[in-house]
Amino acid sequence: MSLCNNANMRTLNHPSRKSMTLSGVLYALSDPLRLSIIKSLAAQGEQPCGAFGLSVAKSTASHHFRVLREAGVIRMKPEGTQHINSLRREDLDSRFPGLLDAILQASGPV
Amino acid sequence: MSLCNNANMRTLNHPSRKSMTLSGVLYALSDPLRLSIIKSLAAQGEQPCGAFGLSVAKSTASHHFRVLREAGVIRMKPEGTQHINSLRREDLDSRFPGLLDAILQASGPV
DNA sequence: TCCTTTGTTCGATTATAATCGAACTATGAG
DNA sequence: CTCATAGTTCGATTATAATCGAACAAAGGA
Repeated sequence: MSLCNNANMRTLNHPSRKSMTLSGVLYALSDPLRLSIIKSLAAQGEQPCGAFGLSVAKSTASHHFRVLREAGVIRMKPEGTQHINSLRREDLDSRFPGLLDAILQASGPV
Repeated sequence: MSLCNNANMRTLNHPSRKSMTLSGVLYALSDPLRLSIIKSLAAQGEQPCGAFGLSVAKSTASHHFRVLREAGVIRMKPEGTQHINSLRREDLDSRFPGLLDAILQASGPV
């Protein structure tokens, strides 16, 4: 029972601009590992999950990418066998002006 | 044993500017109730804990004020029987320029 | 001195989140 | 088709955090 639940991987659920919440974004970025991911994305541009050199299990990394995606911070685009991640800069800037820049600046150099 | 542990209430531990962390601040502000507290402080200026009309138990409210204080977001000053809370605006602006303003703006009108 | 007000601390409970390994899925290469 | 790659999902475990009531503490008023 319940293989294949409805909100499954097939459709990679990204929130719309409007349904992003400030609390959700702040929470997503309050984790040092997730913050390091978005710093890297901001500095190097889009990258697949494997390119971050995260020192946690694959399943843990997958969890963190999901938190970022579901908060609206990143976009994940399937490309061949991998998922390309990118910052949702315009959406974030439009919904929460100045927030991403302030956080990136506060997070220091990569 | 262990009444009166050392980091006790007597000295209301506020982190120095330098020992504030971005993750800590983001985490503290990622909770809707705590966000509402700092919105109110930003809008009305300093206020005692009781003035926020929080709909949680006293002990829970006390917990949230502590999280904000220990992250460096607010200052708590004993004054008679109450504690006056204020935003640590200058410290935040100096350590994380633009962050507080971006968050307050994003959090909408009070 | 006793009482009220304001908030803290303690201990327990419940709820969320992080983490991992194992099994799985999808894609593309050989 | 078979295999390797890249990542997801599941289930379990552990760690953090939120919440409450009860007991406590400090300050000040009656």
